[in-house]
Amino acid sequence: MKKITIPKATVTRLPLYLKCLEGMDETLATVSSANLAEAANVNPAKVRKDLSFLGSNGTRGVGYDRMQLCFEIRGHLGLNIAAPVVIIGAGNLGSALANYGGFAASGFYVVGVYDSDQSKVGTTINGQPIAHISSLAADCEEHQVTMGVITTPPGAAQETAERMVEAGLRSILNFAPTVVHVPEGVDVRRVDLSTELQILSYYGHRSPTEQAS
Amino acid sequence: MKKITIPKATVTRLPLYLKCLEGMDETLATVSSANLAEAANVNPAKVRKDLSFLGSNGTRGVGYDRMQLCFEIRGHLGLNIAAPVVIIGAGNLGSALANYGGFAASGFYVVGVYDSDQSKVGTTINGQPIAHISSLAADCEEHQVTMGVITTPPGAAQETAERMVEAGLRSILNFAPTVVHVPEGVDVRRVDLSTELQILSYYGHRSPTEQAS
DNA sequence: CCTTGTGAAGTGGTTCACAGCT
DNA sequence: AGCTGTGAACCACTTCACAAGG
Repeated sequence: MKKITIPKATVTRLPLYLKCLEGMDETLATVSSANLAEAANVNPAKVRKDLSFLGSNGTRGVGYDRMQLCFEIRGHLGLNIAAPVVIIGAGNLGSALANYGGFAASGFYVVGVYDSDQSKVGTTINGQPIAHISSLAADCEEHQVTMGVITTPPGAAQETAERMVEAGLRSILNFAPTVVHVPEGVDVRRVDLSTELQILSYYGHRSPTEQAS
Repeated sequence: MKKITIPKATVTRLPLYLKCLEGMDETLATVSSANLAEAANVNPAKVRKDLSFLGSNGTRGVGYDRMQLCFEIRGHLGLNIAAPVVIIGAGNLGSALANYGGFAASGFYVVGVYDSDQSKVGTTINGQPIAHISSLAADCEEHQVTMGVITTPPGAAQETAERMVEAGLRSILNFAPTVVHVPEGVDVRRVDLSTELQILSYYGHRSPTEQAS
């Protein structure tokens, strides 16, 4: 395996490129950096630099093969075989995510939805049965799960994260509006509605437009 | 007013600091950059640099006044008076957000939830009545709304964004898994579950740990 | 003595501009 | 002729290290 390391900033854009490529006209065989740049709202030079980290495979004078590029990006992101994911917290947001149709399309499948509330256990969300949090570890081991999503109330997030780490998860997506602390080697990404609104608020309160993003 | 411009990277961390400060023991009068850095999982020097852009108000040898700092951050983010927000798309995610209790606490209130599906109009989500998208413009004008959230299916996102822009919104938070294009001067932030999972996937597939975040 | 505030150095990312292929 | 791939310049952010102040 060619040991190139892809810069963080590029990694965060690869899913974006992938989505744009997938969203293009099926009949389009090739895309230029300019096309993709427009679709993704970024600078064309950036697109080329980014793609060059995947081990360049464009054709000069022509562009990139759309399908092949999708394949390459998926490969680098590790999406070529669908990865199992668990969701902890069967509240509104957890339910919304469990119902989210895009999992399969984006390379994931939901192994289970967990909650600590016994009264929810046994009920289903869109066919997904809700399991008690106590069965998390066993399920994760059985299905070789490494990724999980926290959709609990903020007060339960830290404890949940710890259970997840114990269950062997290495990658956590935290939707709870709080910061969780995890040991070295575990990777957490935080997604928070109010944080995002607050950032928008900052730019909204300044005269148009000191661009955000 | 002292016309300092706060770097983007700092702006994205201010809500984080704010949340950490609010989450601390009520009795704590002062915080040091080291305290806050630990809570927020960042480098202490970064905290100090960031806070210095707010017009430094720490006390050497002591730290920052917790309440005052919260106040300062809120001020810079424009959160001192609650801002009205609209949600477009009354599906699972839209409902989850409409139910989200943190709006008030973080400086926002929901003016309305909108959908294009007539059969949903008139029903309520957690007390919030769902209105038809056609009343968006009038409501936004009436309540002086400048911020909106897209929680429609991806196919409807672009059209929705255009309606929002027409209705006078300048700041859009897009939860639909697609890229929307808007005119100059309108600010869009994208939040996408599968994008986040894909980024985690990348780091998960590499030996521990080329840290992400 | 402790903790802030900040120049200065270091790091990483972006953008330009053009050489190199096809 | 057109578009990629990339060195090099540029810019932004991070981190260090220490002087300044309570």
